[in-house]
Order: sequence, then structure tokens, then C-alpha cells
Amino acid sequence: MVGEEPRAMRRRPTQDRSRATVERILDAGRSVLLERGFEGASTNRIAAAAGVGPGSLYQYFPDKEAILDRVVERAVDDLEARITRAFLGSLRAGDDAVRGHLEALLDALVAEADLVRVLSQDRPRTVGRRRVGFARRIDALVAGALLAEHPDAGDVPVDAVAWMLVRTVEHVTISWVLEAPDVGREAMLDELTALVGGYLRRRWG
Amino acid sequence: MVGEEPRAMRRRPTQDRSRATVERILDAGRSVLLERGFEGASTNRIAAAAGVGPGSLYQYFPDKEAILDRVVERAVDDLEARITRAFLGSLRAGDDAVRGHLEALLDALVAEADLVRVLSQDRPRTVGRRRVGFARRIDALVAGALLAEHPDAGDVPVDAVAWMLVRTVEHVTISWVLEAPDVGREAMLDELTALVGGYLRRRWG
DNA sequence: CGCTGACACGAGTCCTCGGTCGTGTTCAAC
DNA sequence: GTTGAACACGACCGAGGACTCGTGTCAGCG
Repeated sequence: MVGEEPRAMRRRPTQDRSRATVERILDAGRSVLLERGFEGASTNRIAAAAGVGPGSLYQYFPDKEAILDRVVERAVDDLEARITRAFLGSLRAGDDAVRGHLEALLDALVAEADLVRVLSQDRPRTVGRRRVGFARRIDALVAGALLAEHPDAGDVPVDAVAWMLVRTVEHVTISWVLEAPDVGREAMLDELTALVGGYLRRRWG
Repeated sequence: MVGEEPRAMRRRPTQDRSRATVERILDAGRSVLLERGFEGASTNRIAAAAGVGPGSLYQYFPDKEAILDRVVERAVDDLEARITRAFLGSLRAGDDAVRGHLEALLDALVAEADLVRVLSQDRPRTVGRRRVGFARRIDALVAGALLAEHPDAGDVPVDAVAWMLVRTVEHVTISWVLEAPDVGREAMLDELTALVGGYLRRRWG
């Protein structure tokens, strides 16, 4: 259950040339991942896409997993930053606050729909671990926001509330992006706002 | 976006012996899948687990995907039956109804936790397709139940409500089963009941 | 029994994959 | 310019995968 250390680089790139190589490998890894999923992200394919010999991958990474791990780490970090920014940047009051958060989050997911698709559909162990870390940080963020807005926590189990809200919002929005269901964007946002807003109001009067 | 026909069997088993072989193959496929995930579910492994030559698989199935497709289909059908039964079998009134449904669903998921884990974590295309069909049928079931209980639909977008509720409940319960978070079963059920119950009451007075 | 098609077997084929290593090239320090 | 380390290359290796096919066994029918 504990996350292992990310495997260190085999050799630390010191010259400009090699730093550029590592960069090309990671960029290529990202494109290949987005285009063909984890299934199709073979080392040879990544090397070819990077315009690099297969052996060059192993100058800097100990194995394939380390490459994809780094690629996913970068992508998830970007996505997390985007979401955190959206979340913090949409602070209004009451129902408006909820809807603002949701709109911002949805925009972030739509903007990275390909990444969301790959990360949600294929899912090797490495992604699982990243997702857990990601989710835990968002849990904490939301719990903090709840406490800030309602310091009179009383008997409300804030952590449980935050945990549940995060799963709810995460999956409803992601499902909407991936499934493209017969539910319009506004209708979905209306209902989700009602769901979350009603719940919060109920818990805190 | 359209589901393909499930590949037909290569030869239809006519004797008892061969029907038993097919059965052993599917059972073995299920065990291997649950124990080693999609990654480790190789044809050789399934054949070995079934006590059957690798070639015998291809007497009845055109390729590996067809085998796993059938295995997943069976498992999902079982799970769906379990959930549908739980859902229909827990009809009470008001908040009690909501909580009853949730408890029943949670029990069904816990009972099949291994399957839920495999189906949620690895996810080749074949599972994706099955999941969509599954989810759509549950959507319809819930929408029907909502309409039955509140024939005065008024301006409530019942389909959108059902769609959202299904995603919400699905993911919160599955996450709880898989993550084993710091949230007790009762606390989770309390909060989820409050979330769903409050929302329904708000939408229908 | 004898015959025929259904069935089972498993060594073997071909392929792709992750990863190595010997060789050649470029860079930087002197 | 020379030298040695950093870097890049890509043919190659062993493992394991899906799937085939020649051979042999078994069940049912005349």
C-alpha cells in the first residue's frame, strides 16, 4: 500500500544534448500514450517517436515503467495544477460558489479530455498509485475549504463529507466527459449543483 | 461507438464432453482473471488452469478476446442480476428506501469485491463496452423507479437525474470498497443517504 | 466390429516486447 | 590536437505471447 520511491535515473544527463534527449523521450512518451494508450506504448514506439535509438532510453531510465511513470507524473501534475487553480479561482458565495467550482472543474477536464480518457480507461498499477495521491490531496483541499467556510463544524464529519463529495463530483464530471451522454452540459451542471449544494446546505443549515 | 457482434464460436460443441470443455475453459478464465488480472490472463495460463491443451481453446473460440469477452459477460451479468435484485428487493419508503437501496448495493459490491477490482482497475476495450451496456440498463431501472414513485414528474429532467444518481452512487460505493478509506461503513452510508435523499426531496418537495 | 467426424493434444511457428552491449560519435578539458 | 568521458546508435537476445497443425483418441452409428 505504500508508494515506492520513483526509480532514479540511471545516469543524470549533464550536457545540453542529453537533457534535450530526455525531454524528447518524455514528450514522445506523452504523445504515444495519448494516441495509443498504455497498451500501445511500447519502448520501441516511444524511441521511434522521439527519433532516438531504443538503447538511448536506457541511458537515463532503468526500465519502461520508469519512463511511463515520469510521463504520467508530469501529466497528472499539470492536470492537478489546472484543477487546483480552477478550484481556488472560482470562489464565490452560496450556491454560486458550488456552481462556479463545478464549471471550472468541468472546463479543466474537457481541456484535457484525451488525458482523462487514457488515465481512466487503461490503468496499470503506476496510474493507480498516482491517482490515489492526487485524490488525497484534493480531499484535503476540499476539507480545508469546507472548514474555512464553516468553522462551526459541530458534529459534521468533515473528512467523510469531503471524501464523498470529491468522489461524487469527480466521477459525474468525468463520466459526462467520456460518455457524452444524452444530458446537456447545463442540465448536468444544474443537477450536480443541486445535488452538492443541497447536501451542503442540509449539513450546515 | 456501436458495439460489434460478439465473435461467434468457431465450432458449436455438440457432445457432452465438449460442452464440459467449454465450461472448464470459461471457469478457468474467470479464476485466472480474478487472480492475475487482464495482464496475466494469457491463453496458455487459461488453458493450463482448465487442464486443456492450448489448441483446444481455439476449437471453440476464434481468439483470446472472444474468450475473455465471454468470461466478462458472464461475470457482469451475474453482478447486474445481483444488483438489480438488491435494488428491487429493498423497497421501503422515504429516506428509508434510499438507505435500504444503498445498503443492498453495497453488500452486492462487497460480495464481489475481487470482480469489481479487476473490472475497475484493468480495463481493456471489451470491458468498457460491457460497462456501458450495464450502466445504461441501471439508468433505465432507476429512472423507472423514480417515475413510479413520483408520477408528477413536472419539469424534473428524470433521465438526467437518474443518470447522475447512478454515477454518483456507483463511484462512491466502488471507491469505498476499493480504497478502504478512513471512513466507516455507517458514516459513508449516512452521508450518501443524506446526499441522495436530500437531493430527491429537493427535486420533488 | 469398423468407420467417420468430433474432439483433444502440445510441440512448434512467428511475432513483439523489454532490455543489452559493442561500436562509433560528439563534447569539453587540457 | 589529443584524450577520455558522455552520449547515441541499432543489431541483437531471451522471454513470453497468440495461435496453428499434424497426430492421435474417443464417441456414436451402421
